[in-house]
Amino acid sequence: MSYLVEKTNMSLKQRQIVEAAIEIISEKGFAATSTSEIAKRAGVAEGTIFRHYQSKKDLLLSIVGPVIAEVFAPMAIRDLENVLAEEFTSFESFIRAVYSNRVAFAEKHLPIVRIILQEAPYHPEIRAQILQQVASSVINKVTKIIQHFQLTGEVATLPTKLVFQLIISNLVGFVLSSYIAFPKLAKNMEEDLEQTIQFVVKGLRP
Amino acid sequence: MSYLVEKTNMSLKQRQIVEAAIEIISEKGFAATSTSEIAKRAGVAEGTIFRHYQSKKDLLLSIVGPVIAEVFAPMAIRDLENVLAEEFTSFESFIRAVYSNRVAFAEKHLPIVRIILQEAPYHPEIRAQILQQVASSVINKVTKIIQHFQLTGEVATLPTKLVFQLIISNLVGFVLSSYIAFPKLAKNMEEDLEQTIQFVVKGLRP
DNA sequence: ACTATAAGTGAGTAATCACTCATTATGAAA
DNA sequence: TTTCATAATGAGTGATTACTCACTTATAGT
Repeated sequence: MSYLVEKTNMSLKQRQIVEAAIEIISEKGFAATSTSEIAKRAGVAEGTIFRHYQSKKDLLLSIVGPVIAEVFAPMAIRDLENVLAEEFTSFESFIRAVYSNRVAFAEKHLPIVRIILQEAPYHPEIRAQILQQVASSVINKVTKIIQHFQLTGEVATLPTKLVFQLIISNLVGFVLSSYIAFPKLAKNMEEDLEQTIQFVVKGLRP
Repeated sequence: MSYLVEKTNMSLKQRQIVEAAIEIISEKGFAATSTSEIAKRAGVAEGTIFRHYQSKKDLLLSIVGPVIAEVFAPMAIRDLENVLAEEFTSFESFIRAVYSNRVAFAEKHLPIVRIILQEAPYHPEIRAQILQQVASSVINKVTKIIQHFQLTGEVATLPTKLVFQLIISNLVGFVLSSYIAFPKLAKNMEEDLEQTIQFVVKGLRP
């Protein structure tokens, strides 16, 4: 929630700067976006941007950082192993919970998700933030969950890394094609999501 | 093959320009790459670039165009429907053929594939070229193939568009994570590819 | 050897870039 | 009302941008 906290701590002008920056950067890319254009759309003098952010890149990182943290937040909840037995009675219900939850999140923060996907290859700081989140909170939890469902016989005994890769790949693939690549073609998204979930579950069965 | 033909028709300096451009753009992105840097790495005067290309964007499109055409080439072969019965005895062999073929192609043209994936969102001309290729040669063929294997009972009767999306999503996901996102982590790629193929085939079964 | 066409050059262009800074406006505490 | 810190401004900075053009060099047909 640090994301919202930060936003409410911002002055009006600063919020306008951030919103304008998100809009333009998600449309044209970071390198092709000028600070003068951001200032113009925000209705603010260009110097105001540099009152709040040391550099253009600093503005980008401050936009992208909180969302990166929040993307992986659901995996960071404590005692997920215990929650497991109670909440997720099957691998399918686990995948369904993760997918619908993260799809909803991506939909809510679509422009910033776009920026993260586009800019990560060019900014080591962004990649480092992602890797840190994954390493610190996701890997252990997800590894345990996957191994749990491998023991119950619901998931094939593939390498954990590959199972993880397939789950993420199909999640990102769904978001990308439904919301970003062909947003207008996506009519019945709940149905597509449900069938994608069943595809993943079926494909991972032993 | 127009790609190679074009390359051999190029003068030495022009080839150097193209190679330098591919290197730098795939590393830093198109917008962050300057023509002066391209010229410097190519060992060429900056004006020489504009002898051969009307604009910086024209250079990008001339690099990206032939590869876009070639990516979808295997789907454009004539009478693929007839080849079907003879060559692809099962859906699995079809997927395996497509996947290993296109993964090898992506590996060969990795920097340009990277550029295409990164720049497509920002350049309508690139998207238009892709859509034209897909519309003109891929959709009909693949639709027929999918429907064929739905009749044989090897593929679930999901909407064709979704089946297509899942096949492409996992192919791109594999290439992305194996070659681009975590290239050094990818040790046993043939095995991962094989298991990805079986995941897709299994997941698409009725 | 002469000529014509194309390839290559690099200094020069106006425009734009991210960023600075002296100055002014604002708003709340005293 | 005075004081003071912070917010905001916008003209100005040198550097860099994509691109041009007058000129030189190389290639090739006659």
